[in-house]
Amino acid sequence: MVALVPEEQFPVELRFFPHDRCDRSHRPPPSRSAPMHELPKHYDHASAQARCRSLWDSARLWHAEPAGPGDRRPVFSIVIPPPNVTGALHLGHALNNTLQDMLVRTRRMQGYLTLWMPGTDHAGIATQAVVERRLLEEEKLSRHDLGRAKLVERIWAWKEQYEKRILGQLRDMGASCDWDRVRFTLDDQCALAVRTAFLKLFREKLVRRGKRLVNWDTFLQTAVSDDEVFHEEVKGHFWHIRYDVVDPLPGEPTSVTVATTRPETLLGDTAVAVHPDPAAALDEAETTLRAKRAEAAAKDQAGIDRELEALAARRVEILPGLVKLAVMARAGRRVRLPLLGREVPLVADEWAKPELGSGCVKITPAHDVNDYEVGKRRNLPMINILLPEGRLNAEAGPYAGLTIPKARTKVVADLEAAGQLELVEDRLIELAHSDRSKTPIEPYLADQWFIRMDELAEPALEAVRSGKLKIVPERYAKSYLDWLSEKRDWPVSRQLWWGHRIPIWHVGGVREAALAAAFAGRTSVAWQSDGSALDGDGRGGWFVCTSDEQLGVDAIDGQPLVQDPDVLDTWFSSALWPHSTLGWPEQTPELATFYPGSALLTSRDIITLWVARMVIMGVFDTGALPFREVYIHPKILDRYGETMSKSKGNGVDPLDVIEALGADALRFGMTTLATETQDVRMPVEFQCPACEARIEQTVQNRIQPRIECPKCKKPFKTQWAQTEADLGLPRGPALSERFEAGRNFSNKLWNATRFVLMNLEDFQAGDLAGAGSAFEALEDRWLASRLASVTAEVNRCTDEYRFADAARALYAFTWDEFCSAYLELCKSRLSDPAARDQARSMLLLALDTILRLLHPIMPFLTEEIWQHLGEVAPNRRLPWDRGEAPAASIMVARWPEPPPAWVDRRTEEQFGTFLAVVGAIREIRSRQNVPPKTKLTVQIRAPLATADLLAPMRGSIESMAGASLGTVGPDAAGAPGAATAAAAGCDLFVDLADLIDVGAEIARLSKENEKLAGLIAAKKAKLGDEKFAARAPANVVQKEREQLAEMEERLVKGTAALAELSARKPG
RNA sequence: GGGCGGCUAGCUCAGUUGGUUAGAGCGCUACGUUCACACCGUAGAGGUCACAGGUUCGAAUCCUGUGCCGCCCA
Repeated sequence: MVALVPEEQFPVELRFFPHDRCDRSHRPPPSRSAPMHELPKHYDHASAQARCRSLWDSARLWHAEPAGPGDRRPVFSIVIPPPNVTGALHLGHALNNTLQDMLVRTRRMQGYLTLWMPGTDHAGIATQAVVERRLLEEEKLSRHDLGRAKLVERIWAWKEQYEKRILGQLRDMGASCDWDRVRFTLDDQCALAVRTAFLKLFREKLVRRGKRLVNWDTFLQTAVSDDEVFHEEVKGHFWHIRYDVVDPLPGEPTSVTVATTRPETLLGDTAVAVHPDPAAALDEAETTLRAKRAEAAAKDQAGIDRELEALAARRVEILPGLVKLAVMARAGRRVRLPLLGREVPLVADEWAKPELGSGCVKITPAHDVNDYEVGKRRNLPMINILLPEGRLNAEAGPYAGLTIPKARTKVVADLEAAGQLELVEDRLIELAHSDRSKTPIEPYLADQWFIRMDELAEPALEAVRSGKLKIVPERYAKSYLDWLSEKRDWPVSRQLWWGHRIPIWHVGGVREAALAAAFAGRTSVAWQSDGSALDGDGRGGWFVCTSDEQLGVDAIDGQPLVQDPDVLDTWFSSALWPHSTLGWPEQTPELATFYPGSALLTSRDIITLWVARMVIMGVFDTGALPFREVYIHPKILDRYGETMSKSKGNGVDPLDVIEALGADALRFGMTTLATETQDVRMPVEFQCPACEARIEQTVQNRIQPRIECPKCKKPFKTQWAQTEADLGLPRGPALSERFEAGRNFSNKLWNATRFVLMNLEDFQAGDLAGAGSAFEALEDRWLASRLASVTAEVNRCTDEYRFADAARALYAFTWDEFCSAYLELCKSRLSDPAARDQARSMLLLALDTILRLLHPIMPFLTEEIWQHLGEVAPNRRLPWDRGEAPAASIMVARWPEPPPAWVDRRTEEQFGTFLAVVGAIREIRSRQNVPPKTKLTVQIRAPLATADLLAPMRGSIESMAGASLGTVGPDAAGAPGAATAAAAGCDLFVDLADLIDVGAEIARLSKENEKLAGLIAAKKAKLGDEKFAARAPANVVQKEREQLAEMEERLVKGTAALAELSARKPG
C-alpha cells in the first residue's frame, strides 16, 4: 500500500461504520505483491473496493478544512440531501449520491477546495411510525404505554442503527463525503440552529397561531401531511337524512334532506347550505353539459343525454323547493338537527350543488375540508366532536365516548328509530387513509403554529426570476415559482414526539411587566400576547419563545409556563441544513468558507417541500442564497412505469448491485441514466443464486416469497420469505441489466490496462509528450487530438450537469477509439524496436488520462489501476502535472488539461479514412465468409491525395484487416469479378478467385444498387425543385449536389461490378 | 380541474440552433477462442420517429389538436 502521509499524522483506524452487513463480509485486501503482468483476467471489484476505501480513509482525502489565509483556491461546496433514518438507501439515493460524488470528485481534482457535507434526517413522522409499529408488533405496546421520554429513547436507538447503516452504504458506493463532519438534523448543532431561527421568526412576527383542519390519524394520534395520505375506494353507504325546518310558514318546505357518507358527523353540524341561486346554477350545469355533448364522441352522447334529462327533471321536482330554501336562508331561518335537537342556520353558499342529491348539504366545518371553507365564509361556529384517539367528545352528547364506527352505527339506528332516515344507498367511496397506519383519516380541527410566507417568499421568488438561482432543467423553475407565489402560510406543528420540540411556552393571567422582570437581561427570550384580551389588571395570556434549550423558569406570578407539546415539521430543520451543518448561528470558519454552497442535487418531488424552503430560510437567516444552482435528476421507475418501493417488492437494492457487479458498475449505470428526461425506466430481474440465470421481474412474481428458476429448476427466496422453509433458501437478488454495461466496461478497461502494463516492463517513462513534437506517428497525433477533444467534452458536460453525456463520451472513446483502434495499432509497433518506446509512452499517456477523466464516475476501478501504474511507471510525468510526480491517490491527481493545440481536425479526418478502409475490407471478408485466418489481397483505387494519406498506414491496414495490400492509387484495378466495396472515396477490390460466392455477391450488389437508385431519384427530385434551389441556403444545396454526384458514381461502379459478376456466373 | 413530462429498433435510451441515407447499449443472427479482454472480437438484420392537421424548399425536431402513460398541484 502506498503511504500517502506519515501514519502518526493520520492514524489508520476504522473509525467509520465498520461494515454492519454481516451476511456480506468483504474480503480483506490481498497483498499487492504479484508482478504487474500477472494481473487476473477479470477486475475483482470486491477486493479493489476494500483496498481503495482504506486508502482514502487512512489519508482522509475527502476531508476539507476552511480556507486559510492566502488560500486562493476556488471553493466547491455541496450538502447531501440527508437521507431519512427510516430505512436503508434505495436506488434513488444511489443515483442522487453518484451524481454528487461525480461532481465533487471532478472539482477536487480540478483543484477546488471541495466540501461535501454528509448527514441524515430525523424524518419526523416516518421514523416515529416505524418505531411505533415495531413496538406494537413486538411488545404489544402503544407509545402511550411507553411515555414520551422512553419512546424518544427508542427512536434514538433506531436512528443510531440506521444512520450507521446508511453511512456505510454511502461509503460502499464510494461517496467522498467529508466523513469527519457527519451531521444529523436532530443533533445539538442543528437543534440550536432550529431554535435560533424559530426565535428570529417569532420576533419578527412571522410565527402565528391558528386553527387548521388537519389529516388526523386516529391510530397514531397525529396529524399527517397531505403527502402521507393515500386514497382508496371502499364500500360504504350514502345515508339520506331529514332535517326539519324550525317553524315552517305555510307553503314552505317543512324539511330538507341531506346525504352523507359519514352520518356521525351531523353531531358537529353547524349549518345546512343551499345554493343562493339554484336556477342559475342549474342553467350553468346545463350549458356545460351541452357544450360537452357537442364535442363528445358519438358513443358518449347517449350518456350525456341521460344526464340532461335528469337535469330537466330536477327543474320540475327539486328546483321550486330549492328556490324557497334559498329565500329562507337569506331570511336567517333555521333547521333542527336530528337526535341532538340543536337548531342550526340555513345558509346560502355555492358549495351546495343543485344538480346533485337533494341540492342541500350539511355543513360540519370542523370535520370536512369543504365545509371548513364554508364555515369560514359564513362565519359559522366550528364544533369539534372528536378526541385525539378517535372517540367522540362531550360535544357529541349521548354519543360521547364512542369510537367513530360505533357512533356511526348508533346514530344510524337512532335516526331510523326517529324516522329521520329516508334512504340508504350502497356506494363506493374514495376514502383517505394514512400511509403510516393504513387507517382512515379523519379531518380534524387543531391549533397549529404557522409561519407567514408573504414576506419570506419574496426573496426566494426573486432569486429564481432574476437568475441568481439557476434551476436545471429549467422547466422545474415553474413549479417552484408557482408554488411559492401562492405564499400559503406554512403549518409547522406536528403532533409527534420525535422531532424538534417547538420552543414556545404558554402562560396565562400574567402582566407583561412580570415577563419582562422574569427574563430581564436575556436576549434569547421573546414573548407576545396569545391574542386573548387583557383583564382589568393588565393580565393576559402570553406565548414565550426562546432559543435556549429550556426556558429555565417554571412559573411567573404563580402561573405555570407550559411548553407546547408539539414538534416542528421535519422540513423546518431540513430548511436550515445548508447553514446549520456549517455551524450557524455561530460565525464559524466553515460557514465563512463554504457558505453559500455551489449547487444542490436532488429529485423533483421535494422542490417545493425542501428546495424552496431552504432558499427561504437561508436568505432569512444568513442573507445569502444557500446555493447558486439546483440540479434536478430523474426518478427511477420499474419496467411498468411504477415507482420502486420495498412495499411493492419492485425495488433494486444498490448493495445487491455492488456485490454482484461492483460499485463502479452501479455508478456507471446511474450516470448514464441521468439524462434530461424526468423519469427513467429500469427493468428489474431476479438473479438465480444457483445458476445466475436472470428471471424477469413481473407484477406476479415480485410478491412471491419464493421463485423457482426456470433454467435450473432450483427455488430461491425473495424479500417476502416468511416460512421457515422459504427462509432457508438462498436469496435471489434483484438486479437490472442496465448495470451490466458498467461491469463490462470496468473489465474492458481492466484488460486494456493488463495489455499496457505487460508492455511497460523496463520502460523508463519520464516526460510523456512533454516536448510537443513528440507525436510523430499519425495514430499518435490522432489519439492526442481525441484526448484533447474528449477532455473538453467531459468538462462541458460536467459544467452543464449532462452526466449521461459525459459517461457516454468516455465509454465510446475508451472502448471504440482507445481499445478497438489504438491498442490494435500498437500491437505491431510494439514489436518494432524503432517504434516501441514511442508507442509505449503514448499508451501510458492515454491510459493515465482516461483514468483521471473516468475517476469521478468509476473511482474504485481507476484508483486500483492508478496504484498499479504507480508501481510500474512511478516516473511518468504528464504535461499537466507541472513536473510533479503523479499523486499517491488518483483522487487528488491533477485533472487533465491537454493543450488545445493537440486538437487536429485534419489528422482526425485522415484517421477516419483509414478506419473506413479497414472496415470495408472486413466487410468483404464477412459477407464472403472468408475465415479470419485467410489473408485477403486487396487493391485500392484511390485519388492521389487519399493514397498519400493511406501510405503511412499501409502496415496498419494489413494488420488490422488481415490483408495484404496490392496497388494503392488512382490506377489500381481489380480482377474481373472481384468482390468490391467503397469507402471514403476509394474503391476496394478483393480478388477471391474461386473463393467467391458469386450468387451472394450478385444478390448483395443488386440490393444495394436498388437502394442507391431510390436515393438518387429522391435527391434528383429535391434538387430539381426550383423552390429548393431558390430558398435553401447555398451550402445545403451544394452538399446535396455533392451527395448526388457521389451516389451516382457509386451506382455506375456498382452496375459495372454487377455486370462483370453476372458474366462470370456459371449457367 | 390546472401545470409538467414522456411516446424514436424487441427492451432501455440518445438525437444541440429544422438540412439524416435517424444513432447507442442490451437483446437477436452469422462467423471467430491469434497472445489484453467470450464480462471479448468481426460483420449483419431490425425504425411510417404515437396519431391527425399546419408552417416550411425541407419536420423526429417548430405550431395546433387528439390518444395513451406518468408525475405535481388543487
